[in-house]
Amino acid sequence: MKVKATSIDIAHLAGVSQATVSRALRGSPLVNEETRRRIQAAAEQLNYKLDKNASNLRRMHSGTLALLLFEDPTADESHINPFFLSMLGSITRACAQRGYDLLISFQQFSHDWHADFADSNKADGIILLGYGDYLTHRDKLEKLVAQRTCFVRWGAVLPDQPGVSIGCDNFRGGQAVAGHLLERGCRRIAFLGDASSHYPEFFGRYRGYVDALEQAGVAIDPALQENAESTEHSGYEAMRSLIAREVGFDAVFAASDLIAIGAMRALGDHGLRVPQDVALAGFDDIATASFVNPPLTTVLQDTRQAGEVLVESLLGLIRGEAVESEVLPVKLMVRGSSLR
Amino acid sequence: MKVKATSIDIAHLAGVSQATVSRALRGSPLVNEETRRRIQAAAEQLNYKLDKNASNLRRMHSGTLALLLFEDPTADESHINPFFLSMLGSITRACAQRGYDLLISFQQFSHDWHADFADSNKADGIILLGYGDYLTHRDKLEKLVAQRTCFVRWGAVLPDQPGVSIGCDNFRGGQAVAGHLLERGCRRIAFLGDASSHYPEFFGRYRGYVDALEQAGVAIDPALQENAESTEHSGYEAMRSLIAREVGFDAVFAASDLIAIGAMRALGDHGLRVPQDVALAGFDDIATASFVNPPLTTVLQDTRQAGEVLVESLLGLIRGEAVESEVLPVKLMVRGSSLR
DNA sequence: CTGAAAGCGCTTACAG
DNA sequence: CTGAAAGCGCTTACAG
Repeated sequence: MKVKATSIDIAHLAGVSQATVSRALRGSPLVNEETRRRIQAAAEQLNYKLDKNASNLRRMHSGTLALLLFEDPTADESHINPFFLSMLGSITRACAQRGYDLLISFQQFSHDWHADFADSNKADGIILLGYGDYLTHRDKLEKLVAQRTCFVRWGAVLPDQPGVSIGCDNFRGGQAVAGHLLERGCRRIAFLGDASSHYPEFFGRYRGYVDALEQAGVAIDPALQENAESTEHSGYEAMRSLIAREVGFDAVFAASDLIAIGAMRALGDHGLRVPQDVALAGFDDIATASFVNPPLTTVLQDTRQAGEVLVESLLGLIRGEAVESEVLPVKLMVRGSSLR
Repeated sequence: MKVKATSIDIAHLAGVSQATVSRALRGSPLVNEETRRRIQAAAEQLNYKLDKNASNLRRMHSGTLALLLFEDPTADESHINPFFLSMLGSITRACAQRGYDLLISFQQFSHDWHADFADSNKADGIILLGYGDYLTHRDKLEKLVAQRTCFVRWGAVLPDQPGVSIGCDNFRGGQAVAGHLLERGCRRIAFLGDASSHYPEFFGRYRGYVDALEQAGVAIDPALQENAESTEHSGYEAMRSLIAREVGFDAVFAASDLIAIGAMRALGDHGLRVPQDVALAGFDDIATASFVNPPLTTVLQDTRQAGEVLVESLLGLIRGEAVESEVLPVKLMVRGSSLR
């Protein structure tokens, strides 16, 4: 095993006290420049690294954030939504920029997850990420608030929610997609995805869609809505069952790109061409969206910005500041799948 | 801020010494059952959580593993290879099962990454994951070995490598794909992907392909190999340039699924049908592989097993055991894209 | 089976 | 600007 140098070793080598070593290496302005240089040289010579455990213990914080990534229990492990993985990337980067480490953990919504990380001082705060039935875990969020755990979640921003939420503007995104499809002359626009308060993000997109139709004077036909969760498989099945119901439609707005990609395949299997027979749009703008054939019209959620805002908000909470929930803008990406 | 209960608070409440609290909660067999129950009750009442920083400091270990996920600098951040993300998931799970936390960090191969995590006692060992030019970072691996840092890497298993590597059987995988394509009557099989010692995994697949062709008495035509890195975009471009070269081919073996998916689109754009005109196969079996049209023939790397082996090997290293590099078996998944 | 005590490697008032 | 000292919350020989 390697022998680790401690601040005492540096102190001996540099001929100063251990306290001065600590100050010098932590960048305290109290230290003489020449002394600091001597200490730095000694530290390099001995390949010294700060012991984070000791430092954190003493400072009563961890310099670490925890990310709990929730998976729908129905989805198998290889099907983690690429959108969340992209968020993971940007959160990691945002943490690194601010000198924080990121601990990650996959969780099932159904499990008894609590905030072990925060409780055991391994993390100063936690980020909650993932789709799932909002109503079933709402009480857990309330518990976190009661325990005064610092946390932010990615999700729908609703009026009476526990804690702070960061989410994209699902309503406007839904409006934009439906508005665009209406503009292209579509009148029978199906919606693929859950549309209930259990899934507030999809519901927000649905409400935007309803709003756009109403504004255009197009009647809402409940038969055009079909439940789906955010997987290709679910999108495929939902599309099949919509086709089987023979309700007639000229466009499909899928609540996520994964659903849209599954739907695209189902349409193809039934001999329906996109966009000639059916215009199609999704939501998220995952990498694959621009790569399917035809390229998928969708709504861009800026994951880079989202990661920044999540981390910045959480850090604010940790500093004891008042932090508000925030709705991030979205952007309609028009591509071939809706251009008929 | 919340007031945290310490083991001293529990000791007071339960009427024992702090040392006994520590023993009881750590499951030491030395503690009387009744005492333990009393302590446990007190701990629950005060919502006590072990302070990991203190515990780790005292025990001189961290109970944490770090995962360094390398990205090719050319790839943009949203295009993290789904295969690695799937690995990430299985590594996380394998860690959790063993009571270890996982710290993650995205890195550029080009950067000066070192093993800060391990050095600063934040992690007991590190896992290295990602494609990239092997030759350019080989010296860094050697430095890790010299420093006696515990690490394992996912990648090609080569004879003279520094440290321990876990990888799949790229050679056999390549053999299996090429063998299968030969069996379907293909004779002009193109290879899309780098085939040099800079990218040992792709190179292993290539050598397997060469071996299968030679065994079948089919001549190797260097014109049929086209460089590509593991992205859809790169696959698309490689396919286009192969088509442009007009060398004639009846099958394509892409060194990864991402490359294959890009190639599939390029073939479509040029009016070539898969599999009727060109049989196509990939490598990795990412989720999307079974979802493209036609479903992609590919080689399954068992990420669940890989994650387990990576974590188990690293833990072995940490315990000071002798750990060998390991080659994991692969499995050919025959799907529509190669059945002509 | 239990307690008193030392100590992990830092940070930070306190004193000079 | 620097040092001596206390203490963060645990774990673990040592003694009984």
